[in-house]
Amino acid sequence: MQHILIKDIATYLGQEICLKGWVRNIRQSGKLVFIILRDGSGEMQTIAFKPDLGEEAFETAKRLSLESSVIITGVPKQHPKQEGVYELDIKSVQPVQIAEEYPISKKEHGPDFLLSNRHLWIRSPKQWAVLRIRHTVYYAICEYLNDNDFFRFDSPILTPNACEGTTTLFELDYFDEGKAYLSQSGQLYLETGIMSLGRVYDFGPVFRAERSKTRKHLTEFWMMDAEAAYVEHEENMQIQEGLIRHVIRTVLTKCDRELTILERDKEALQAADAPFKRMTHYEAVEYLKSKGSEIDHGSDLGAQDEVMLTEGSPVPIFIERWPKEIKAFYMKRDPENPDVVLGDDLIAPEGFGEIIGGSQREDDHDLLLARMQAEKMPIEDYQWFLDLRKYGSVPHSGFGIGLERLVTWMSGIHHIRETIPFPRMIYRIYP
RNA sequence: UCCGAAAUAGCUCAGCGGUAGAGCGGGUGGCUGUUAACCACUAGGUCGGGGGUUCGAAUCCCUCUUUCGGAGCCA
Repeated sequence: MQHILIKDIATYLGQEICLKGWVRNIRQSGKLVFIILRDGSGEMQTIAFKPDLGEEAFETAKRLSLESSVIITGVPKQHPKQEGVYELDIKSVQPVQIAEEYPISKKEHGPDFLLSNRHLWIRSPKQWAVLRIRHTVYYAICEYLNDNDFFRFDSPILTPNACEGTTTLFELDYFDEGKAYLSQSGQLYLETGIMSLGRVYDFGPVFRAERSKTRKHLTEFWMMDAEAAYVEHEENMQIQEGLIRHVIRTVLTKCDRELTILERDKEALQAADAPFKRMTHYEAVEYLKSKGSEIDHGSDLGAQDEVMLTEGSPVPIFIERWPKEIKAFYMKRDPENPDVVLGDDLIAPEGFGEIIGGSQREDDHDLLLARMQAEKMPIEDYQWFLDLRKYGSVPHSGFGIGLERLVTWMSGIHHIRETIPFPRMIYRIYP
């Protein structure tokens, strides 16, 4: 008997086939048992009818519990009541394992319970949909970069020093070499890669020991960092915009069903695939003050400010040219205004907040060194980084995308913890 | 780290000083078209831990623990 996936069921109507999966739900009605089977690719209703199956096989079907694994053979057909929906008349039922009482019921649950049962929760329809969108976003990002001459250049996860400050690093002992840290960004290493390959990116887990406790933060999350030689501020933003718009289009095309399951507003996503808005940090602050925000010109945007800025804007907004005091040491100063740096943050619409941070990098050795000394960084640890400005330095730019933030926006879900299989947060590391 | 809320059946919650409750889930039975199916019956509890007030505490007070929501920081 041919084993097929539920997603391909429409091409096998009228033929006897075999499905292998798990019982999503089971309902009985006298001589009928309705088994909703899911197999990873999708789900469908299968029907056991006592007179067709016989006493023994029918009893086997009745005994299936939620999430029991089962192999079912039968003949798929059009659903008698619902156009375009298929169901399967069962010929045989072979339980693989009868599940114990499944803890996740069909009714509502609280977040604590669901997170403690994350290993089971991922089977639920919405979690299934979000994880498939995550896969598609990941795929779309790599696809765009590969098509635009970026090479994958994996940066190390174990690092001897900090990229931006040391207070938020997870620390560990590294044999006889002293302390090592889990990387919070591969950016500095990527800057070495462009001098060899021209354009590079990495994509992997990064770690921040921030005691953040919001719906936008994880202590372990996946970041894509891209870096390109001879790319300056303006082109850097064009690449970011092209990438995000490619992700939106790919998700809309490939994840229509997932978006439906999540009740995502697809029109809002579609509307974001248009030229992005741009504001300088100065303009943004002026605008926010006119709306009543307490923000001043020397400050970063608060969560409320981000929401206020994007209210009424269908497209993401670049905030560029930030005060140098509140941005990282490696950002290049604006030649037209030495008080600001050529950095850009991209704020997603619909209140989803910041999804990209990028900048043109400082390529002058002496300016970079002065900035590092001003921040009292241990210069000897960063000699390799300063070397890049001695041996053929070039203007270059890059940016980082938080995968989970982007997936949160694409999925339209409330909390970032649902966008990664096993979220790591300040008060949660199980399972 | 700061501010706020919560903890009662496997789960979601009600009860707020006088015998521990409901819905869902589980079990048993019924039903030929169910869609978080329905109907009947049934099992299931140290009311988060510790201390106090009271004739009497799930309920009031103190304390600890855990979790949730938000802020800051960031992606």
